[in-house]
Amino acid sequence: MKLSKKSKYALRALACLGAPGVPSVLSIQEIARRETIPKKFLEQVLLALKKTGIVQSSRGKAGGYTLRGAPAGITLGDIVRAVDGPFAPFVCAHPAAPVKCADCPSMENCWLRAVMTEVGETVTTALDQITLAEICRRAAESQRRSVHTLMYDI
Amino acid sequence: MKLSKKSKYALRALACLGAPGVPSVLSIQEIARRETIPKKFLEQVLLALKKTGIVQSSRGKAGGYTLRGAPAGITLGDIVRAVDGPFAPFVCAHPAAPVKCADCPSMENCWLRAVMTEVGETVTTALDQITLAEICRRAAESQRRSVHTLMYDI
DNA sequence: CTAATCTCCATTAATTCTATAGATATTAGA
DNA sequence: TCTAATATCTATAGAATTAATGGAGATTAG
Repeated sequence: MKLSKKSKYALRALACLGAPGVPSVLSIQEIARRETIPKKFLEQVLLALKKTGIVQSSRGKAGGYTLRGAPAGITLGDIVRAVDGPFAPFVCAHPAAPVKCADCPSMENCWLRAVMTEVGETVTTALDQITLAEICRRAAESQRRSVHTLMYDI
Repeated sequence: MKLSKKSKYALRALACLGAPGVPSVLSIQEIARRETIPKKFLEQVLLALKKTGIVQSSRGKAGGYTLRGAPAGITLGDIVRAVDGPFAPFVCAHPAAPVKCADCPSMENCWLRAVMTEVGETVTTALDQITLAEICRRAAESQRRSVHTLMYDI
């Protein structure tokens, strides 16, 4: 049970966009450089984040990406769902568009489906408690701590 | 974010072993037949469940698998962990044996790791609330309901 | 215009998951 | 003691998914 690299890249990119003291518009290239993410892959990630309205973009020279809303209004759940889709333990337990599993006789009266739908909801709720604001706060603090450590090292 | 077929097969097999009115020892072949699971694949699943002590086995003629403990003492978390490993969103957030991610400079002071470790714990807690006893109860009820429906259909 | 940017679609490469194969060890019962 | 039914172990093939790359537009500030 692992998250994809897309999710990881999305989180790093958004933490970057939400960091204080960083230009509010960043190009794909700039984010890729700062976070060491393959540029073309990051492009796909940001496109997915745009499609669900988490970021917005402007084209042309001096274009780039910005957060669409306040970091406090964006959750970890929103981010993961945007790039990896909703948390559905099995396809029959998909919250919006459930589909019969290939190896099950039916979707009706399926106890596995019922249990897994609840599990999906629980996990979703958990992921939706954590906001991007909180993530950015922790990222900033973590950086502060490592700079501090570095100073002692020197 | 999907569970593997191994997990699904494990759940079905265990629900089968824990069902009332079913012989308490079942061979791989018998479970595979009842649940329509590829026999050789199920073999691997049961072996994993055995390694963590969820089931026990006896060899030779008339051998097979049995639940090791009471269904109320086995959780959905135990089952999924047995076949898919622990819930670690990233390898650095592995609860027992964390490993540095290939694309991160270090594991210390990593905010992603900190956040993801907490997420892993939350999900683990959620999955550990659901017991096999509860699952078996629901499976039995679901079967009762579909038999009921069938009677009306006829 | 031009250079820097995002967008879109396709394709390749890598990894993980699913399933199968075959040889061996164990055991109840005839 | 033999036989048939069982679990165990290791390896590998096949399928599906994920990760990464490539290239041809479209847009826009200057």
